[in-house]
Formats: sequence, C-alpha cells, structure tokens
Amino acid sequence: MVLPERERGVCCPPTIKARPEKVEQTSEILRALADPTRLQIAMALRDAQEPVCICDFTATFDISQPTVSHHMAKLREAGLVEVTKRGIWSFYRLAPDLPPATRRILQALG
Amino acid sequence: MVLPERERGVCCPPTIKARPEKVEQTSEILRALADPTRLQIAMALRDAQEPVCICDFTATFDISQPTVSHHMAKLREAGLVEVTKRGIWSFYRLAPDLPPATRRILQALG
DNA sequence: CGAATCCATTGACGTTCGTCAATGGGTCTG
DNA sequence: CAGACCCATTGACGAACGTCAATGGATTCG
Repeated sequence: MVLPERERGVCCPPTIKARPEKVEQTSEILRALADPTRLQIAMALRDAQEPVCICDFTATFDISQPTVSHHMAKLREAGLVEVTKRGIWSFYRLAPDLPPATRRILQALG
Repeated sequence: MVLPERERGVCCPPTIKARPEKVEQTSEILRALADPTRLQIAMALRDAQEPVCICDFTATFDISQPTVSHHMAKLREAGLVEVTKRGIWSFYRLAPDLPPATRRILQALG
C-alpha cells in the first residue's frame, strides 16, 4: 500500500459529493435500520409477500408490545413502512414508493 | 392491496432467516454509518484512491479534531476502516478484507 | 533542545435511544 | 351491553451517543 506524500500544515480536504440534505436523509434511514429488532422487522417486511400483522411481530420477538409499537413508529417516521388497519389488526408493509437508493440499501442487508 | 385473512388469537410469527450473530453484526455496521459525519467519511474513503489523512477530515467538517478522532474510532471498532501511521500523520482507508455483504451496503449508499 | 504539528484519550454535558408499565381507544364476539 | 383482543401513546429510567475542552504522546523542523 502506498501512502500519499504530505507537507506539514497543508491539508487536502476530500470533496464531498452528496448534498447535505441527501446525507441527512440517508443517515435517518440507517438510524432506523441500526437496531437489531428493527433490522429484522425491515428484512421480514422486505421478504414478505403480504402485509404483516403487528401481532405476528409481537409474538416473534422477546420484547413487550409497546416496544414493538415504538419500533414500528420509528420505521414509519423514516418513511420505510406503511400501515393499513383492518378490523382489529394493523398490517405493515414496505412503503411502495421507496426511492431506488433506499431500496438498494434494503437489498444489501443480506 | 390484499390483506391476509386472520383469526382472533392466532398469530403467524414470520420466520427470521438471518442468524442472531449476523443480525447483531449488521446492525453494528449500520450504527457506525448512521451518523451524518461518519457517513460522509465512509463514503469518501470508499471513493478514495489513496488512504486519507485525518487532518483532511478535520479540515473538511465543522467539528473539532477530537470529535473527528472519536468518529474514526467508531468506524475502527466496527471494523470498517484501518489506520496506518506514517510520521506525523494517520492515514485511513476502508478495511481491505470487508465481507461482501458489508461492501454491498457501502456501495448502496449512493 | 525548543517549538510546532498531528492525533488519541479522557472527562464532562446535554440529547437521543431502547425498554417497560400503565393507560386508553377501537373492534369484534357472545 | 360486557368482555376479550389488538394496538398506540404516555411517562419514566438507565444506557448510549455526539460534541467539546483539556491534556498528553509522538514526530518533525529549525
């Protein structure tokens, strides 16, 4: 590996390509996905054929129902998921109009 | 959009494909990238041809030098970057042995 | 050697986060 | 209507986060 030659007192600030607004939005997406529970929820929704009921997630993870609800609210605020109510149940799915960049991140999660 | 038919008191826990250990590691990567400053640093390192000097980042962002150092430590702990010291300077680059999954996430960041 | 440069660490402070218990509103069934 | 079920919101609390000021070690230049 070759290291660049440098001169004392002279720095070479790298050019930042992304717009500040875009950076902020991307980091909000990442923050929403950065929790283990939310990551698994997001991946399950990504792979699901049908909208998933909240009660299913409550039955899956070892956390209380309010905590699941809290996590879904975070995913909602980040614009990652949408909710549809029907009778007793709330069904969640990935937002259908996700930007391609966001969709790429979700696909990269393995 | 069609919603699944449900029966009261019966839940259908979605199958979680990823191993718990893998989930934890992925969310650590995402946590490391979820800060706007670290996101821009990671993207700059991803696109750089040569290792980048810390002093360049200090000159770029509107935060103090210790804060830049703190962010680099986070990226180091997540295994995303490596440091090489030469004289006065510390040069950072993406870890050369990043798992393909991690590399895909970085590429998806736009 | 003395001064300057670069960088990591420590300590501190306010903010955000993850979680739970408690509460309340909606909806279905008997 | 009465009870059971599902879910969101609120309040609370400890943990983690992002930032800075201060400090100190390491290296280079004069």
